[in-house]
Order: sequence, then structure tokens, then C-alpha cells
Amino acid sequence: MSKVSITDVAERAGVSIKTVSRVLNREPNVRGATRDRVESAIATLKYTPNPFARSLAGNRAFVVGLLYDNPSSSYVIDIQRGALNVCRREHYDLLIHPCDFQSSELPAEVGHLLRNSKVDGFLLTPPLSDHESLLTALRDANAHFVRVAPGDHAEIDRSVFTNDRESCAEMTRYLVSLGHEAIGFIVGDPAHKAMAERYRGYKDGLKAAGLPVDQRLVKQGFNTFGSGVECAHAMLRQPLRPTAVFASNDEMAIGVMRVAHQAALRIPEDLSVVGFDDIPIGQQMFPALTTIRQPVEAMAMTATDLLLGQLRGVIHTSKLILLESVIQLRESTGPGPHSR
Amino acid sequence: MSKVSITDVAERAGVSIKTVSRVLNREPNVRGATRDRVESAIATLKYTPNPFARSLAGNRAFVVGLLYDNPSSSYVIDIQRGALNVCRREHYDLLIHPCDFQSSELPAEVGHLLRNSKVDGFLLTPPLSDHESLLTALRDANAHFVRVAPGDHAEIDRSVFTNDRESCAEMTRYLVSLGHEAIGFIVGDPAHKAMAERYRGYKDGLKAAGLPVDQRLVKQGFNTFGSGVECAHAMLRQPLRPTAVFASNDEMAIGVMRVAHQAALRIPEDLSVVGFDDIPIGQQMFPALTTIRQPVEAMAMTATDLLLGQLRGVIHTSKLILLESVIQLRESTGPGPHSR
DNA sequence: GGCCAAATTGACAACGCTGTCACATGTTGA
DNA sequence: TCAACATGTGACAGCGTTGTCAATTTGGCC
Repeated sequence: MSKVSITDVAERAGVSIKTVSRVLNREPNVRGATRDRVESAIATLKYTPNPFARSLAGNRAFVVGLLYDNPSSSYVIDIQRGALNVCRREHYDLLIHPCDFQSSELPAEVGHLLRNSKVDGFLLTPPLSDHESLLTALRDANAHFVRVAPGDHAEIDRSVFTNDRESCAEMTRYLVSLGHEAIGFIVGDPAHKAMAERYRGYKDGLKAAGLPVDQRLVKQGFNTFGSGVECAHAMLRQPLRPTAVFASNDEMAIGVMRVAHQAALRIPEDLSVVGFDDIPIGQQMFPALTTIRQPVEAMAMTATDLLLGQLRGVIHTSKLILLESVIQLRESTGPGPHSR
Repeated sequence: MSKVSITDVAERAGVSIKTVSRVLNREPNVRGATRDRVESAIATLKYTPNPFARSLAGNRAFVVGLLYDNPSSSYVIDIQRGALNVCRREHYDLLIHPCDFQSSELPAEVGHLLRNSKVDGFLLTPPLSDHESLLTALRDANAHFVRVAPGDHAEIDRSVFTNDRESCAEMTRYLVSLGHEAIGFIVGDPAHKAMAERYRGYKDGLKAAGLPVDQRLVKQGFNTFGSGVECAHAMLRQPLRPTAVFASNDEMAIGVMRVAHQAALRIPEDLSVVGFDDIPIGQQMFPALTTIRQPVEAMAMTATDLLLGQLRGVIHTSKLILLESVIQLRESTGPGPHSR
């Protein structure tokens, strides 16, 4: 299509191609009048620079790569949406590259990605944001990258955080305030550092309320509906039965609701259930799920901004960037046995 | 990174860069011995061709663009997964580009995409696969593209179909066979041609069973949970109450379940509910939702194969490609009042 | 051995942009 | 009025491939 090249524009504007290039790239030191002439030439010719040539000569792709290992589809979509928002504004494109967190091939894969890369930098989402060997590979290759919601607080100049721990503590305190004392907790997939943070938050919350952490009320899940079901069974069948269950993510929470339903336990009258993530279906459950909402899209936007800044060599003041997760009160929580 | 270029490989192998290029691109007419020498040089130097240079010289990107207007997130993810599957195998990358189906900017946006494109071809998913002005723009620009699951049966050499209509007819007949006669239907978003197909299938099914289409049992929805709720209200409050409801997608079906639950109607004893799509949450509902499953990922894979074939100039025999949607029987359907 | 077609290989010019650096043109201050 | 310096602009060499086309080698056959 694009038969019209920079040369044509230059001719029409009566300048050299270099000047056209300058206008294109918003470089300084172009006289206003010249700029105008070039711009009008561009407009009348409907010129668009050839991205391949740009990339070859300038050695940059105007493309951001998104690396992730399939958490829930709604999470991925939100991340994509946020990243695309910023990319579009800045005339970048988004290449997606899901990968297997567990795979031993990951380092090799990333190596290839880096060498052969069509991207200028990477966005990493959990659990990849905490994948040590991946991070090392990226650092060694001097690659640009930004981490979204990592579980540790390292590399604060290339990370966007959220307060997993604090919000979980708050949620736990909220359950206590409702009159619950036997509060079950379903831990998430140990491969995700954020899950450990959430568990810590739960313990913080109990501690703050002067309640002990009872291991009989803590079960290990794996972020899936099925594991939520299993943990709920284990938890609800034992002598010490919780009156509230806090699952580390919504899918597991829904598993708990499923079990409660089968066991003819009413929610929230007989059992309160809360989750984390605020997946769309949570609002459509009967009853709607009380949960914690991460500002996923906003985090992705911030991360992308950070990455593009990095690409442009902007020096980022080393201040921690944290977007707050907030509790969404809905219908699955109610007064516990110790209320009033 | 990639300081090693084709020249280095050529020197090491004692051939010209052109020969290296030939090996790289699997061109014919290279002697076996030569090929081996080149390949070993590539291996020892860990050479990877520079994608920008390739793209500039060869005028192709080795990138596929995915165009979609946000249907459900699980649908998008499945499409992406399928497309990526094939892309990875063929050493292509995937650029995602969600767009607003309704927007009047779409043609302009696509124009820009085409002119400035970093992709070799496009994958279109519903409802974009039926967007006339978009299709026209693509055709006029001589762009490569393939449509996934379009509602019409045009352009069969660049489309991958599924049997929306037939599967809906089958589902309707199934409900009749269970003893239902008053079967409600919630029509989907009129902007999606596939939705019209599903409605036709419903009518076909009734007709085949010798039942009339009663407009009081047909409501217009918009593919959202909320619209499912509204339609269910309208349907269940009227004198002629259906004993089964067929929603054009799962989200609306879940809306129906919600309303039934609130109205203390038991599913499936008092009301059977079925949907379409088989979204993940459907299996986790109480009861699990009977629905129709489209082979989304497989369709995306097939479409991507088709597109890459097109890019390589493969002539595709003009035979209709159709992947079957199949009914998933679960717990939300049961005998109707006229059974036995 | 000689001849022809087919197979194999190479030289070199694109591809369309950005970076470098030299040069031209203005601008300021004494 | 003229250095001295800042600002604008252009010529041209890459960037690392692929495409074209001509040159060379090979193999088959008499």
C-alpha cells in the first residue's frame, strides 16, 4: 500500500528527508514554518512511515511484549486492556506471549525472545513477576521490563505494587468485627508470592484482633474452583467448624459457596464467605460475593507508562508505586455468632 | 544483543550471505553439504536473523493481528490461545487489537492499521467477522484476513464456521423431548449475526417438533447478565409461563437462573435453563448449566492455519470449513410437564 | 571428451528510515 | 560591524536482510 515514502514527502515539502524525519520524531531544532510545510505534505500525501524501516534504522520496535502465565482469564484481559490503553496513546503495539511458569524451558524461551525480539521491553505479570531465573535472564540481557504486582518489594523502580497483605488484614478484621472468631483461610498456590502475602495479611488481621492462628482452620488450595471445593469439605467437616471462610481468590471462594450450598448451609446466615480478585461472576453469584478488588487495569496502565518511560531513558525517582486494593462489600458476609 | 549478523555466518561457512539467506528461508536449490555447513555456522555463532531487517527487505512481518470487539473474556482468551498455538509453531507472533464494533471511527482505524501495519494479515472474530464496512475496507486494501465464526456463509475460502443454527435446533428438540412445550427464548444482541442464527435454530427446532413459535415466549436480550435478568423477569411474570428457557448465551442464562432462584423456582424441577457458549463458570453454577460448546480454540487454530496458508499463497480448495458445536448436558435441564 | 540443461552460488542493488557530522543560517554582544 | 555561538538543515552512510539476475558448477547423455 504505502507506496509513498519519506522521499516523496521531502520533495513535496522542499526539504531533505532528514528534516522530514525530524518532524516525524518530534525532534527539536526545526523552524516552525518548515515543520508546517512538512506536516502539510505528510497530510496531503497521507504518508505513514514504514515501521520496518524505522525499526531497522532506529533499532527499536515500538512494540511492548506482555509475558504472563495464565492466571484467570478476566485478570489477563484486564491487564491487556490497561496495557493497550497506554500503548495506543503512545503509538505502541502489544505483543502477547503467555508462557509456562513451571517449564524448565522458560529461560531458553526468554533467551530466544530477547535475541530475536520484536519488542522493546516486557511487562511481567504474576507469577512471572517473581520468577527469579526469568528476572535474572532479563537483567543479564540488559532488557527493559516492568513488573506488575510482584510479591516482593524489590526493584521498586521497575515495579507496580498493590497492598495484598494490608487489604487482607483489613478484610480479616472486618470479619472479626462482624462477630466471627473461627475464620477459616484457604491459602493460594504457593508458586505465587502474592498468595503468601495474603496469608500474612490474614494472620496480621487475627493478631490485631487478639485472636490466635489455628492451623486447623487453614487449608492449602491451588487457586482453582476444585481446590476450593476440597478445602471447603475438609474445613466444614471437622469438629471445629468456621463460621466464615476467607479464600485467597474468588474461584476458590465460589468453590466454598458450592460446598456450603450442597451442605444446606445458608450464606451468609450460617457461613460467611469472602474471596479476593473481584472476578465478574462474583457479582452474579447468589448471593453476590464479598471480595477484594485489585485495580488491575490501572496497574497495567501504570506499569506500561513506567516501561515506556524507561525506554525513553526517563529517570524515575525511586519512589514506591502502590495502587490500593479495596474491599467490595456484598452479600456473602453477615453477622457471626459473637455479634453484639 | 544480536551483534552477529548474516555476514558473520556467511564468512564462517565460507559462502555468500545470499546462501545463508536461502538456508534460513528453506529455499530449494542448496546443496546438502552447503546447507549443513551453514547450519553449523548458525549454531556455533548462535545467530538469529534480525527481524526488522527481514521485514524491511522481505516486506512481511511474521506477525498476525487479532481484531476483536470484546465478547466475553473467556472467549477472547480461547481465541488467543488457539491463534498463539499455531503462531508459535510457525514462528509468527500475535499482535492484539481490540476495537469498538459500534464506533464510526472503525474504518479510519482500520485504514491506519493497514497502512501502518506491522502485521501480515488479520484474524477477525465475531462480531467483527460480520462487519460489512470493515470487510470492504480490508478487501479494497487487498489485505489478508480470515474470519472466525461469521454469521453468514459468504467468503468460504477465508472463513471458519460453526453450526450455530443446527445445534440450537437440536437443543430445542432436546427440550421438547424432555416434555417441554412452552419453551422461552432469549434472543441475543442483534449486532451479532450469529445470534440471529441461533434464533433461527430455535424456530427450526420448534417447527420440527410441530410446535408453534409464540412471540410471547421470545424476548430480546443483549448478551449481558443484566439483560438476561430483565428478560427472565418479563418472561416469568406473564400468564403464559415457560417451563424451559433457552438463552442465546450463558451470561443471560445465568441471569435467568438468578431470577429463578429469587422467585423460588427450583432448577430443573420447576424450570429448565440452557445457554450457549459453555463459559467456565457454567460448570460451577448450582446446578451446572446445560449449554452448547463451540470449539473456540480449535476454530482459532484452523483460522490461523488458513491465514498463514493464504500468506504463503497456498490455494485453498473452496470447501466449507465447519467445526461442530456440541451440546453439553448438565444439571440445569430436567423433565417438563408433558413428559411421558 | 564435449555439450546442454539444470542445479547451485554469488554480487550487488534495493528496502525506507535514523544517526553522524558538516555546513548554512541566525542571533547576540561589544 | 564583526566575531562567537546557537540554531536549522542537508549529504550520506549505515541498519541487516531479501530479490534479481548473472556466473559458475554439476550431471546426464551421446
